Amino acid sequence: MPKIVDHDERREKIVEIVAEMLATIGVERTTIREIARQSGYSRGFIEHYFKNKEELTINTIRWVNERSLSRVDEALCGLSGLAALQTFGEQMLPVTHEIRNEWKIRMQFWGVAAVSHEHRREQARRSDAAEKSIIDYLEQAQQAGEVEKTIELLPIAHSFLHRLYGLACNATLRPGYFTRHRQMLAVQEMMAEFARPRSAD
Amino acid sequence: MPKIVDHDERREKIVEIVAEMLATIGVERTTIREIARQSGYSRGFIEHYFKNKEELTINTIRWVNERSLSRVDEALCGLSGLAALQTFGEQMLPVTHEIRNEWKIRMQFWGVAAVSHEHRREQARRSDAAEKSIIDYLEQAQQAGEVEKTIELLPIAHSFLHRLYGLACNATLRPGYFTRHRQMLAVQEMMAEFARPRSAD
Amino acid sequence: MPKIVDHDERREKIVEIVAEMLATIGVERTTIREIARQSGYSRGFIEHYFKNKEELTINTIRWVNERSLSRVDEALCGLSGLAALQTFGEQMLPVTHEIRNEWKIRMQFWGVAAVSHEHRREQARRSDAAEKSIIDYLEQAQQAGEVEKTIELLPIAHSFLHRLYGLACNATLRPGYFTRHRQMLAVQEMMAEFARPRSAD
Amino acid sequence: MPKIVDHDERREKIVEIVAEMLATIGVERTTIREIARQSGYSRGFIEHYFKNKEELTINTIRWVNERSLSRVDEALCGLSGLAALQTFGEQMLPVTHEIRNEWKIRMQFWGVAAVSHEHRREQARRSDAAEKSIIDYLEQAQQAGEVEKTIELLPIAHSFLHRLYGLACNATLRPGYFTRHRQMLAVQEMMAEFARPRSAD
DNA sequence: CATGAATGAGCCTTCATTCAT
DNA sequence: AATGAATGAAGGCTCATTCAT
Repeated sequence: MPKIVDHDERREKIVEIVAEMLATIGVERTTIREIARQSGYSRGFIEHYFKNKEELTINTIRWVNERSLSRVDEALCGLSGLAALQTFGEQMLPVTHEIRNEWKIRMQFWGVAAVSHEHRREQARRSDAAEKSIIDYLEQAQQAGEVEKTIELLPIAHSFLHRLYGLACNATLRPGYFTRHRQMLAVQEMMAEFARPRSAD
Repeated sequence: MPKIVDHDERREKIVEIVAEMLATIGVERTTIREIARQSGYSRGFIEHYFKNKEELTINTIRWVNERSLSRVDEALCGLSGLAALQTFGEQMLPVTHEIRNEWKIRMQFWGVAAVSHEHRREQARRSDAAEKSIIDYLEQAQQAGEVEKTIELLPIAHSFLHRLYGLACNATLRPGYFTRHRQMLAVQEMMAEFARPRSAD
Repeated sequence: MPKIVDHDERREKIVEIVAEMLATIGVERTTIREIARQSGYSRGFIEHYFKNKEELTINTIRWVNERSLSRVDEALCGLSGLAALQTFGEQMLPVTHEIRNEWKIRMQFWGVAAVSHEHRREQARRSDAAEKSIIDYLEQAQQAGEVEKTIELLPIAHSFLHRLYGLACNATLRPGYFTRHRQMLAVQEMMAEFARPRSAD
Repeated sequence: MPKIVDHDERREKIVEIVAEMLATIGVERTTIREIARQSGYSRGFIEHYFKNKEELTINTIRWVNERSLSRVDEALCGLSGLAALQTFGEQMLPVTHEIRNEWKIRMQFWGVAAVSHEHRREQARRSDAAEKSIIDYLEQAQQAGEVEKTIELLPIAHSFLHRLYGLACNATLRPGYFTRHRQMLAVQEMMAEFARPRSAD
């Protein structure tokens, strides 16, 4: 009987280490040698589970995005409408070590995505999913009367999405300036926009 | 006497080529050898003007940011207040080949900036300058009565900045979706926020 | 399990080739590429066993000095006093291909040693060890009555050491002049000094 | 009228700088770039006076040896026999900064000489000249009755030469041990050998 | 005379990858 | 399943040298 190993589990373990390295030392210095060194696995072992570095890389970014989704989902349990939207924002912004790392990793690959179709698709998928979620919450909010029914959702969904991305990005570039507190205030501002009376009539 | 060449001019010419390559094939594949190949210059030639790759790289990103500033400045000539702000937004968003490349290059280095202090400082500087400009225009707008005097500028300046960055970033990741037209509409929306009567009184 | 190789053995095999090259074509032309070419190994192979060229180099000079010591030790077996000293001299002088190469290699690094602390220490160690050996043999000779007990050993030990080094050095620079025969005669002369009645008074 | 420049003077000036560099940073780091930097001359200037690096190098070692000879000659003025020999030894041993540098430079090239015919010839020439001088002084000493007439000069000349080279070499490798004082004592010992009654029988 | 622009060979090193065991 | 030995491509960089001016 051959030893039974849980492939997926091992793959995930490796991916987790790679994610940490990507966020800490960057994609350039995250070499297979270095992964092997830090994980304690052998080089061959790693390539036994990922046929090459590209596959390892793409799996890592995918894993990060999935984990991000899971975390948001978990925090959302039961919520809907504006409450959900606010939680969504709070769970996406880089206010914890984990989320900061997520954005760092994402940003590692935005550069690649800018010039590589495959990476762009992966990154676009995450952005697209976020957009869809936002619209969902806004629709719920409309249903619940939290947001005016006549309002067109796509523009304000985009506004929310972009402020989220822009803040996350700038908070990563200027961590001393965009503190956790300031980010939370920004979410408040973002929410205020929906609550605000849309017209004077 | 040897041929006299304008060093700065030469440096700029090289930097221009590097910028194009960064936006086209990405930072990873932009090797000195490849730069030499594409530019027709020899490897030694490039080293003659930049003592190492890091210097070449940092000069390129700096040049890109400076060119970006110049373009905005030029377009702004004479404008102030909300008109200036709108032009600023239009000149910053990736709606032309040149500006798209600028963001691609910026994004190339966000990943580096996420893990490298020096690059972070350089990128943060650009973001900070943008923020300051936005605040300036908003102050002018207040002076001119375009924007209510009682309103606090920093939050709405941040809102503008983040929407700009978020849109630019997403437009780069999803170019088919965030078309030039949609970006321009987004700017309109961003401006509408300031123009909108803030209260019903 | 991968092929198990004896690392030390491999390292020694490489070092042996490098030693031969150092003695033949000199340190300047002994590049890793050339080593790879002459040994039939790949560049990566060499790097697999030595993390960089400096380590390879320092190991080679150390190996040469150790082999030199071993050879002398072996030839000395059982000998002591003046007989040991004479054998020591004969085993150190560049009268065989192997010993000639040893001196050539040593001389390759004297230049480096002259301006580099680390290399100087390594070279000084060999010289110091030789001096100590010489003194040992002379003490034995005194015990055995071959050399007067009243004589101060350090000066004559130095004399022996310097004549050895000077002859080895000149024999390397003027191989046609300082033939094997002449070197052996020189050893005789060196020995005669001790045997000679120091005074009649 | 073209500017009249003294070629030889300029060549010597360059050579002097190169000599200093060879003794300080070693042959490996003495690149033409670095020479140009330290001398203030341009790279082209240097190669205007020396057709390539090899020529510059060989001229430098030759210049060093000539300067060494001059210094000895000057110190010898009027002396002959054993007095001359002693002065010769004192003027050759690395007891001053200048002479230390001379030996350092010589040793830089012994490694090259070991594997290069041309350099070997140059170095051999210096050694040969030293040997001849020593013999001359010894012959004078014999004429003057300072040294027994029956004694064969070649062996004791060689002894003197080798002790000189060996001491110089070891003093360069172990400068802390072979101090100026110890070197001078060593010369005394070397001289004592000639003065010593060769036999009591 | 003298400069320094420009070249390209060659160096050490790192790396992803293959493969026998 | 897992290892690590071995490879060779490619990277950044330094250098001696040539040559137009």
